[in-house]
Amino acid sequence: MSAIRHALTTKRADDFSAWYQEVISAADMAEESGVRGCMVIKPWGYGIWERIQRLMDDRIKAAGVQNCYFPIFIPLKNFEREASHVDGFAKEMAVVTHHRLIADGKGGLIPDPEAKLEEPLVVRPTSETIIGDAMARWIQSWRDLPLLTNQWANVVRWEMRTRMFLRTSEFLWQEGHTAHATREDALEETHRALEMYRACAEDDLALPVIAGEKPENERFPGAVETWSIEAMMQDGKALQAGTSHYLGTNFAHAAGIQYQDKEGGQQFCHTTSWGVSTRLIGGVIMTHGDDDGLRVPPRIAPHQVVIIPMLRETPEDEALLDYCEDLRKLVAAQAALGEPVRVLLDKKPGKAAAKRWDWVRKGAPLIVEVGPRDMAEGNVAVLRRDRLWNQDNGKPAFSFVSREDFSAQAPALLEAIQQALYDEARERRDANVTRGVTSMDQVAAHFADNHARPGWVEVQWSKPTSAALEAATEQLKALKLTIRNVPRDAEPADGTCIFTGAPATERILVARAY
RNA sequence: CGGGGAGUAGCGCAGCCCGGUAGCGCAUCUGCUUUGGGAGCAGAGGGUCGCAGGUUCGAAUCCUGUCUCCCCGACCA
Repeated sequence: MSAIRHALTTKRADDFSAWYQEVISAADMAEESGVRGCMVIKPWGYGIWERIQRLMDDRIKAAGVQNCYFPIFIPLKNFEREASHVDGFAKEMAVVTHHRLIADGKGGLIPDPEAKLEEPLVVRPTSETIIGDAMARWIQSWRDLPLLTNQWANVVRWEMRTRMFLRTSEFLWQEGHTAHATREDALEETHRALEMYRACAEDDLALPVIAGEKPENERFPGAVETWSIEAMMQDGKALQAGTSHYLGTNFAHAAGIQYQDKEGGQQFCHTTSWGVSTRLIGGVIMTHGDDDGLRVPPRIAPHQVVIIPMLRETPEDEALLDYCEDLRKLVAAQAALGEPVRVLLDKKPGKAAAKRWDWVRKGAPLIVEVGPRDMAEGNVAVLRRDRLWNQDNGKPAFSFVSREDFSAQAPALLEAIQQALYDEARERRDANVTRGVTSMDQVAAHFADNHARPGWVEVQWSKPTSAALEAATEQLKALKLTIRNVPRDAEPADGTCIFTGAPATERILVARAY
C-alpha cells in the first residue's frame, strides 16, 4: 500500500470550506468577478448548469408548464402590496434610481442628478409580484385556469455573506408560477413541483433528498405553505436544494388575480411558485466531490467520456489521432441514460498525464487514455472517476480493454457510475440521520460531542405555532440548529413533543444548514 | 451589517516590524535528454505589490480612505 498523491492540496477532512473553494477553482467551474457576491461561471460549471437546465426544463414542459420571460426590473410599488413579502425582501434589494451617467469633472462618471427615475425600479429578487400583474391581465374566466408558467432567469438579492454557488448576490434559477381555481388544485401543483424536484435531484443529480414541509418560521415571505427538498452534504450539514410554495390567495389579493366562476361570481385565484437555482451545483460539489476534485454524475456531465491521446509531437501523432477519432465516433454512436453519449476527444497539445489530472479534477465520469502501444494492440486505457485509485499500489486504477469492448461497455459504465454516486451518497445520508432522540438534552449532547459529522437528527414535535414555535427555534438556535422540514414520508408520530412535552403530531429533521 | 484575517506573476507563498526600486516553489515558454503513465537537466518570459490619496529625496514596506475575498456572528424563499 503506497501513499496516494491526491489531485487537490486540501482534503475534505482537514478543512471542508477551503476544500470546497479549491474544487471550484481546480475544476475550473467559476471564479471571482471583482463585484461583491457575483461570480463568473466558467464553461465547465456553466456546462453542468446547462445540463441541469435541460433535464429540468424537459420535466417542467412534460407537466404542461410553458416558459415565458418577465422583466428584470420591477416597479418598487409592486413590493408594497404584499406585507410579508415586503418584510422578507426589503432588506436585500438592488434599486435602480437613475438612467444616465455624466462626467463628474474629475475624470469619472456619476449618475446624472437630472436623470433620476420618478419611480425607482428594483432588480428582481423573485418575480411573484410582476408575474402576478400579468396573471391578473391574462385570467378572466375559470376557462383560463390553471395558468402554468415558468421562467429561466437571473435574480439578485443583496446578501450579507456570500459563498460560490451556495449564496451569491446574483444567481440563476428557474421560477414556476401557477394560478388555479381552488386550493386543492394549487396544493396539487405545489406537490407536483416538489415531486419533480425530488426526482430530478435523485435521478439526474444523484442527490438523495428528503422532501417535506418547512415549519412556519421558515416559510417563503407571503406563502401559506412552503415545501422543500433537503440534501445532506459530506460534512453533515443540510442544503435546501429546492422549494415549492402554496401561496394561497395572498398574491391574488395583492395583484387582483380573479376569475369568473361557472356561477358568474368573482373568485380569487390560488397561486403557487417553485424554484431551483445554481445552488444545486454547490450541492453536487459537496455531495460527490472527493480529495481529487469533483465527480460529476454522468447525466449532468457536459462530457461523459474524455479521450486523451498521448501525443508526442511526432508524425505518428496523426495515426493516433485517427485511431482516437474512430473511438470517439464509436462511443458517440452509443446511447446511455436515454441520450447519445457525450464524448470529447481532447486534442489540445500538452502532456497526457497533465491533461488527465485536469479531467480528474473536473470530474469527467470516464477518462480514456490512448498511447501508440494501445493503438498497436487495439486497446484503450480506461479510468473510472468514481473509482480512481488502486488501493494496493496507490496508483490510478486503469483498466485496459479493446477499443470495441470499451465503446460497447461505455453506456453500462456510465449508468453504473450514475448509480454508484447515488448509492454512495444515499448510504452516507442514511448512516447520518439519527432517530429516537427524545429530549433537547440529547440533541444538545449529540451536536456538542466531538462528532466529526453529526448529521441530522429526527425528533418529534407537536407543531407549536407563533410564540411557542419561537421559543422552540430559540433553543435550537443556541445549538446553531434549524428545523429543516417535516418529512413527507416519515412514520407517524408516536411520542411526545421534544419542546413542549405534549403528545407529538409530527416528526421533524433538525440540522445545521448552509 | 458587527468582530477577526487576508489581497505581491496563472496558483501557492516569502519580503513589510526596521522604507533604498521584488523573490521562491509549482505552472508557462525554449533547447537537450527521456518516453507506458503526475519525467530530468539547463535556460527564459511573466508582476505599475487590490485601488486612491498622503508622508518622504525615495513606499510592496509607514499613515488615511476605499474595494474585494476568507472565517465567526447577525441576517437569509
